[in-house]
Amino acid sequence: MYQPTATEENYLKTIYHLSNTGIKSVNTSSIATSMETTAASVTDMLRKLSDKEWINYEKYKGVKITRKGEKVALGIIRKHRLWEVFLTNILEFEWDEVHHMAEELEHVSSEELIKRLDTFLGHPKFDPHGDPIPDQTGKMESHDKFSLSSGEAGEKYIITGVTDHSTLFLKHLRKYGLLPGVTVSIAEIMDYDKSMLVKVNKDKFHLSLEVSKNILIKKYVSAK
Amino acid sequence: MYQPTATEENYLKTIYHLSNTGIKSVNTSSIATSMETTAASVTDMLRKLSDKEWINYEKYKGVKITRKGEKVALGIIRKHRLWEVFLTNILEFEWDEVHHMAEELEHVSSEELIKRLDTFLGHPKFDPHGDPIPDQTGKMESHDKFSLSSGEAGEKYIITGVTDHSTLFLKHLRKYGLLPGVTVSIAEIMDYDKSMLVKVNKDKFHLSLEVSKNILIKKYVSAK
DNA sequence: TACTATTTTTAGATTTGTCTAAATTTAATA
DNA sequence: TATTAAATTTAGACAAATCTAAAAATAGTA
Repeated sequence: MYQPTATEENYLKTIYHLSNTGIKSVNTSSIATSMETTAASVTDMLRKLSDKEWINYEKYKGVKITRKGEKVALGIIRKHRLWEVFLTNILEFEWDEVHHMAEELEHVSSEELIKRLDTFLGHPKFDPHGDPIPDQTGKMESHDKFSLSSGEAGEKYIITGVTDHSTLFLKHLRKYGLLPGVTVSIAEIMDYDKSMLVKVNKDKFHLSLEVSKNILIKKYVSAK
Repeated sequence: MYQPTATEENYLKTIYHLSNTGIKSVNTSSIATSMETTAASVTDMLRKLSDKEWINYEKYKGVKITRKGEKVALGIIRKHRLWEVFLTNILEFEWDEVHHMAEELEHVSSEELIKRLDTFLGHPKFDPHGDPIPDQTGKMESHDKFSLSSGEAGEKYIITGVTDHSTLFLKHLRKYGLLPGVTVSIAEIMDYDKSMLVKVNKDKFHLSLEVSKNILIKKYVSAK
């Protein structure tokens, strides 16, 4: 129907993320905080998005994204994550360097371009941070991830993603080789501060609760 | 000094092209025509570009691009042409399909991205249309091209580029395999309308003056 | 319930890039 | 040279996205 502007795309992406990954309701101030703008600007934009039927919005009542809006958001998320794969796998950027560039590339409009990029990259299912890449129809894998901080001593896990996407955190993990796909065993969990001693290949190190909380894992299964 | 907006980049690119490839002086209306906008909008923008010292502009006296402005323009042209190489060589688009996508991609800001793209592509010297790609400092090859319409019967040439970049024209040439790098011999030039009979590989076809005028060539030299 | 604090919205401005219509300047020609 | 034609600039307005400050609505609490 309407063609969203880059700004509208960014709002929809944020609203989508807050609706799904966040716990609390999607209200004006949470959007403002996420987008580093003011509540007044958000209110203005919510009215526009509502007029275009990408969200349901009632004054003072918060926001719910519509199917239409979700489709727009998933399209942008798909582009963002495919470009991230391109930047790391093909141009050899580190996983903590690609977010900002992908934020620009995701607004390049051609659908055919993204279709061919997807083919060129071999139809990847996950981006470098372990986040699933929606397909053209918006579907994506969502194997139930849980946090390393909820893992048990003596158990073996595979890293599948992160919940903190900040450069600082990603850089930190890279230093220890804690990347998606890597196998980690928990050697010991300290009662005192819930920090843990983990083994990755031959290396052993200590992770604070702060860090383990933000690492996503799945159970290690030998075959497949 | 200043960071140009995408719109400012487009104006500078147009002014650069009009200054170099065109013959006539760079005036308000030629810019307006090129950019498919009004003279009034151009005047507004010229004042801005002048304030930022990317052009020298005096009311009613036309425009001259400065060294600073040229640097901005060449940066954008470099990005545009590198993305065109990516789209044709890597994503396998046809040469007549890439212009519009490159117009969007050229405004993605990261210098490091373009540096790595350049490396990934093998530091190409020309884009798919035969136009030279400036290096990081703005330098580019400029082997003196001339028009196929000025070629002589019985001579052999190599196609090096085009002067008409429209999809329609490029599609037309693609149909005949008339791409940069291809060798063409002129079998005959018709006195009546200056149309010519050319040979490409085993094929022979007839080119109107309209077409041959817009094909750039260099002399065929067996070795190298 | 009444009052205060917080959240959200409105009002009014600003910036960027655009437009149309009118005024001005330069160029062309009788 | 005077006058008309063409090109250019100015004036005033608009749309998108933003902001600050003030007003209104909702939520929290004594």
